Amino acid sequence: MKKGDHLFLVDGSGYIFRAYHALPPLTRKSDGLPVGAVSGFCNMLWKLMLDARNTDVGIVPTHFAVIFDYSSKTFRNELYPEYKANRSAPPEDLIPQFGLIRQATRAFNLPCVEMEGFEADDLIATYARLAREAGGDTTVISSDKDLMQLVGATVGMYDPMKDRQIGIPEVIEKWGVPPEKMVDLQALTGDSVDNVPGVPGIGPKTAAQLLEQFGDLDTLLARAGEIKQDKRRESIIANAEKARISRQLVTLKDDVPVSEGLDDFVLHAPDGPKLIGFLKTMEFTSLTRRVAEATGTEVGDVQAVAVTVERADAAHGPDVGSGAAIVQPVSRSQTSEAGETAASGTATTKVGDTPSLLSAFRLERATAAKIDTTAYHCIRDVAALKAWVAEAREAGLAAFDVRATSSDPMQAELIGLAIATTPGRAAYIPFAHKSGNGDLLGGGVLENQIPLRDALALLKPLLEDKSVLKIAQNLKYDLVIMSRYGIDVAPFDDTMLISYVLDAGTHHGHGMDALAEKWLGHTPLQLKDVTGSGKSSVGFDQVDIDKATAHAAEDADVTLRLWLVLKPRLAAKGLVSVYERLERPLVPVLARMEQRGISVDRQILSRLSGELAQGAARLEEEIYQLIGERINIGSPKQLGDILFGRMGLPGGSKTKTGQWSTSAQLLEDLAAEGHELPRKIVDWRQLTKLKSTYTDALPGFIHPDTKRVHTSYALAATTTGRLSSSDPNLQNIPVRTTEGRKIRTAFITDRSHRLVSADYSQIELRVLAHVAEIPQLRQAFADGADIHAITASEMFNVPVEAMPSEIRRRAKAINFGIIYGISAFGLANQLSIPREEASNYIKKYFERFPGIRDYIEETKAYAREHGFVETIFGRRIHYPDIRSSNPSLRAFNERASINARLQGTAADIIRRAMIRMEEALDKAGLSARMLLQVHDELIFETVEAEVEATIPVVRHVMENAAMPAVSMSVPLHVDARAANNWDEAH
DNA sequence: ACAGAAGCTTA
DNA sequence: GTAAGCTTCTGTT
Repeated sequence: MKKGDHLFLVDGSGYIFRAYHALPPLTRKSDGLPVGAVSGFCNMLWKLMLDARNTDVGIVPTHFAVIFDYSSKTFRNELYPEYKANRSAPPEDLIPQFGLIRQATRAFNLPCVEMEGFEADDLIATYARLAREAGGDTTVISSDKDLMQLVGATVGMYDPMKDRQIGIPEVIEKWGVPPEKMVDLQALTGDSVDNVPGVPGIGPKTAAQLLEQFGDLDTLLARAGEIKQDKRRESIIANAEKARISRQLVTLKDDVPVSEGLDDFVLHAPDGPKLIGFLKTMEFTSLTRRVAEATGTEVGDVQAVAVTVERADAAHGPDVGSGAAIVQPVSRSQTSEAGETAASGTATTKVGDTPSLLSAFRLERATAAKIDTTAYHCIRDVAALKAWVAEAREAGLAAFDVRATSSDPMQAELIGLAIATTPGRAAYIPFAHKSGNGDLLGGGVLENQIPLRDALALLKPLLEDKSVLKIAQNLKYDLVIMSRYGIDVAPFDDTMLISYVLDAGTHHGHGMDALAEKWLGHTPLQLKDVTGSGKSSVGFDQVDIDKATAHAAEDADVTLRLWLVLKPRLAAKGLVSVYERLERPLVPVLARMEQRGISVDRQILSRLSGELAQGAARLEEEIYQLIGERINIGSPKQLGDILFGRMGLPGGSKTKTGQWSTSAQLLEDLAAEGHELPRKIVDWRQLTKLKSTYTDALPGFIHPDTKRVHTSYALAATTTGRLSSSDPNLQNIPVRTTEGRKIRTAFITDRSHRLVSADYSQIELRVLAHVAEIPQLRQAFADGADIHAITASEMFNVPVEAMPSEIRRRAKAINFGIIYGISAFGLANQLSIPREEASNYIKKYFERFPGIRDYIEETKAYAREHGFVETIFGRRIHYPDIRSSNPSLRAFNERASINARLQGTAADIIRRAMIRMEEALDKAGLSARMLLQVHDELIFETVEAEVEATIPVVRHVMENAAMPAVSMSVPLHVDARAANNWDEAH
């Protein structure tokens, strides 16, 4: 086993009991043999190994073993004879299943592991330790709390019955303590099932609270006298010894002298005939069919096999029955050839015997069937649609792709929908295609389409079915449209977001074309290929239905294949929780924010536009007077030629294309030297910028029906994890100048409502203080002090009380510079000082805050070694050029990687807040709704009467957003206020 | 009709 | 010095 490998350890004994009790209907084979637990077990193994109906575990393991208890007597009985003493014998109909489950394990080509004197849990602990030491990761397939003590950075758990991952946050959520304190918690609470005594009167809540207070069990027992509650104190003092014994009983032994090593657990591909032989015997028909399909085995070619059924009295002893050989299945055509290898070699697909090939299994499935755009189906009648819906249900998943009249989901009308169930099998359902050769009135709706309402009535139950996973590329678009048609799509996966989590920062994008090219080596049909381009282009609803089918169904097919390839990679790279906690849940939240929109006052903008036009016209005349001719002031080329060419102003510099630079900074400098013209040009630019980008453009975005402005948020556009906003961009509405701020007064509510703006104060600097562990900064934030003044005071030995504003300004620039991955060149530019001086500032800063230099060096070294950096929540951002031999490209990547950890962590924090916000407001009975996000600010709309109640809820969610995943050493602080427009609320 | 550069807006 | 998106101009297709 090596780094990157992933070991699955199935708690076989735990599973048997749980499945037996959890699966209510008593499943029996036709001869009366009870097989409910065996059936559940086989389905679980198959899913875990490679079924396309992926589970939440989402991991492709490289090593796999099933662990069993050997007998009920273990070393713990010597420690405490009563241990597990009150266990009753297993139920009658469960007993034969113990052996069957071991045989099932072997039929899956998986190792069965058990050892006398040890429980399965001890073996699991031992193998998890061995895997960790080898650099690999482990997932324990169990939901037993006794195993939760193993959870850590490289060890996770997965509950196969609830399809849920259990990591550090889940343990904390459930038990109130981190995994490493689980033994102490169990020592206090005891366990009535296993007869672990514990301390009477102490349950999980009290135990967690005590451990929080005292830190650990030993400290608690030593200082038990300090406990205020009389009964509790006395009970703990009286039962201290029981607690110590309990701890020994619940502590798993991770150094069992195991006979098999991890290398014996290398996962082998399933042997189709062998497995099918067993499944057929068990009469698990639907699993048999699935396995046959996946392994390319003909079910008819395989004979059922004999199985050994244990006597009831053997259940407690060593599992003799499982040792008996299973009669090997032999394919009919191969009867003359004895032996497993020969028989299976011809009947299975070419799935090899190495772990990497198992990962390749998915890739192979995704690429095996050639993409043939002429092979797709077109669904034109209700019967066909019903059949496809049933097929998707049976598959448990479907990729889909919506076709609509606009790329803006708030304006788009549905035209059709494509669906794919397995690679190469996809269909398009046209609802609203029109004849392309229509007259001025437009073509009529074509015949032979299922009417929109009927089609949606059939699709809605599927799209909302909890047991069918819907897969899409850029799902938010489809979600907004479907929501407008009354359909709430769930559950879902988004291939674009999976790619973003896997590969943010790499040189390939996350759009369908880029992904199809990279992973499938395929270029899908382009929209232009079917609609035409330019003046002769037509709407998708006028595209010939055959062409539309080829295009839309191909997209669904490609999406499904991408999902098959990408989803397992998430787990292989330990990124499942980033995807599931930071990305996927935000999609519906953003969809709702976009749908709500924000009210913008057309009249205010119109009045402002007039004022700006007047101001600009006046300046224009004055500028013409000064330069003596009527050039296009908006043309930097013409302007540069006049200013530095004809008029000969000093200090001209050139841009990289050889043009004169006319940047604001340069013009400001000239203005400061007393030149009249540059000032007027700067002012003119400001006015025309405000006019064209904001006052003139925004009214065009007011939706005709809702009368509100609906921005679009991109989840996968930035490298760092920030969102971006477009059409219109509401994340760059002016705020710095008084003129610009007037734009914000046009973002309004009606009289009975208010806008609430809540923003994080200095979040990135706080993240820096936390991750770089800077004592002075932590203290300053804890005290609520002026962080820039503190920095200045440390650097220049000036007391904070008498801080000159210029000194503070420089310290502030340095603080920001650190976040941006400081350089002397950049700081010098920012402060308009010589580079030498900037360089000295940085040197001095690092002397005062050596932890920050360490942090920067560590980040660079990490990025160079791994090619990526991570936020504190595990988001990965790649810097493929960090090792470039081009020094400036390399330096740029270094600065970006330093910034990415901070900006990305801040972005993760506000994402977490947004994901939790709706529920928190609901629970508080508040009607406030999130409208906008501007990186460190959230804007809400609420009824006036609820403003006072809303602000504390919002603040609480935002300030605690890092918890419980990360407990920050620096408090987060949120400022919030309410008003009737965005300017006053901010 | 589109793409890139320059410039300006935000966090 | 980080991260974005939009408008205008300009040159090319």
